Amino acid sequence: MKVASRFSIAVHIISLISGAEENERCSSEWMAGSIGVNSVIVRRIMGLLRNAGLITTQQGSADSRVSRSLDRITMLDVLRAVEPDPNLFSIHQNPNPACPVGARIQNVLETVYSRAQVKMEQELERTTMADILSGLKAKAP
Amino acid sequence: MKVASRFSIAVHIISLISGAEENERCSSEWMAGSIGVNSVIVRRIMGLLRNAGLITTQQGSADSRVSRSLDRITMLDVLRAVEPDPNLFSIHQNPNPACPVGARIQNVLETVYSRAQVKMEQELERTTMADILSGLKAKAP
DNA sequence: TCAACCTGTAAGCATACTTGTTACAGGTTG
DNA sequence: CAACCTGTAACAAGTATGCTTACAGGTTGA
Repeated sequence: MKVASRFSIAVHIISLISGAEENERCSSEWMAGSIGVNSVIVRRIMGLLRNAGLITTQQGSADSRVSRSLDRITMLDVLRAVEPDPNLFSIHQNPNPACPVGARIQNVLETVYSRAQVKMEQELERTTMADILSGLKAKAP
Repeated sequence: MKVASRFSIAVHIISLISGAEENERCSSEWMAGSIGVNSVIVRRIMGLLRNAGLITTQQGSADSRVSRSLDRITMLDVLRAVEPDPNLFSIHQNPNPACPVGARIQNVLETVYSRAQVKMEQELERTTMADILSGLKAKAP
């Protein structure tokens, strides 16, 4: 069970873009150096964040910006930007409808899974990129 | 992002074992028919549940039992039985320690991820296999 | 005792997802 | 125009998942 590390990388990218000084330029190559991955990975994930409207980029120029204030970008926004599948839990596809259990298990599981996932998402929604940035600063006295 | 369907299959297996009448035998073949997967898959997952102490089995005989009362088997127990990796979220492994963000992002993310995962686990812990069984019956009037 | 049935498990395979890498078209800037 | 940048395709490699066949060995009832 794994949420792919591109979620973490996406948070890292936004932190770098928003934490950079006004004159500092963040090329994908430079960010790749901070993150520890290939620059293509960075550009791919930036594409996802751009499609989700969280950042703006400019082709040909290392000039990325965050689209709105950090306290209005939640961790859930970032997760949904990089994760195509909204469902955390998988349910087997072919239970036997002729069996009393098989006929109803999907429904029962959906209910339980949905409750659990919502709890997690609520927590991610409470945490914003502004919290992340202040966390990064707090740990650097 | 996916929790493997063996979690759902495990819940299905326990439902079948505990829902069966006293004289009914649940062979892995028969359960496979209700679940809609190969019997080897069923036996493999039963092995995980057995290792976790949730069920007992007897080699050579279709005689599986649940080890304790259903209201003391939580969905979290089942998840942990079938899922080896306890961490839901992945963090990139090589952030640059020379970068202020790279040096601290792992710590910050761990904190946030842990909070979110705990919320989900608490919800799974509140739901027991007894709830699942009564859910299965409730939807069958 | 033996035939039928069962479990436990190894091994091989196909598929899908993730990540890394090279390559290149084309925009930007001094 | 040269240097630098983004956006994206294409391919490779590693890993997880699930399917299937095969088989060793336990169980049970006639």
